[in-house]
Amino acid sequence: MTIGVRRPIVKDMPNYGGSLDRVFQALADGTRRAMVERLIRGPVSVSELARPLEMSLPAVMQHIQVLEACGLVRSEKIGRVRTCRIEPDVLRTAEDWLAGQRTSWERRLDRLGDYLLDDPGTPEEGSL
Amino acid sequence: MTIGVRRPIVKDMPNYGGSLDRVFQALADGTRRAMVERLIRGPVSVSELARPLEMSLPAVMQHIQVLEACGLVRSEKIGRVRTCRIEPDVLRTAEDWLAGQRTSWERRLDRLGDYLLDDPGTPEEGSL
DNA sequence: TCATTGGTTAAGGAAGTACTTGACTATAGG
DNA sequence: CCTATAGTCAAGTACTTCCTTAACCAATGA
Repeated sequence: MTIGVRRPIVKDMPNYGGSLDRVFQALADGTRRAMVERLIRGPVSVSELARPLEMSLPAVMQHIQVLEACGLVRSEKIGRVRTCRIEPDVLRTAEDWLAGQRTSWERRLDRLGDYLLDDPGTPEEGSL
Repeated sequence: MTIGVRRPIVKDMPNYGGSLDRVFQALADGTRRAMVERLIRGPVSVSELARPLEMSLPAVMQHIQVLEACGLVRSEKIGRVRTCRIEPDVLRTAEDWLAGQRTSWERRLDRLGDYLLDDPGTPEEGSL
């Protein structure tokens, strides 16, 4: 269940410590998304988190570990119960990346629209 | 490189055909995110996509297949060159899920604030 | 005190992921 | 026609992921 670190993907370009890798990877599992949805409504214990899920407790623990490893969740043990709470900032990181792509896309569409409307010159596709 | 379909995660609850699984899984890889970032700027051929990446062409093809399998990218072959373009709607699907979580979180915080400010009654944590 | 509840650890296995190399097909251009 | 370019297919491999079972420990609470 560990998530490894890989070498840089694109030549001469940092990859933000692969944190987006870990966050998206964490969210790529329906069980973990269900946990996030539950945690968004408020902190809960491990067994509370586990109750609606059709799997063993250790499996649930491993999912929690993945969520904690990417900073999406924090937990604290008091007595014998471990209470998990969500860390919304990390969720935001992922949302920001997505939003960034969308706005780039939208700006590109705008430029493309302007070009089609009022300039009969011949700039290349790649420059748009 | 195939992405399988699993059984329902939470009892008696549909999982939207696992499409979020596939999208987040696709985005969990830095190479594929780099491809998305490139594609957002405009359609490109496979080898164009491959150029900045330090891996073999077949590897690049496999990443493209993952992106196509979740609907994030479409491609069309004309002559001997395959041109890939992004499908922004699917990107939006992921963004929407994230945004939904954030707004749930924010609404919960509001309710919590109201409660702390003006009601000395005793509603339970879970009801907030 | 002693069973129960809540959680944890360790080990193992089936399936999935991210590459590789090598061989191969199909255009495009001279 | 012939070579280079662009892409594809198949197989193999190292590693990761998701889950299991079988112990096990540590706080409750009767």
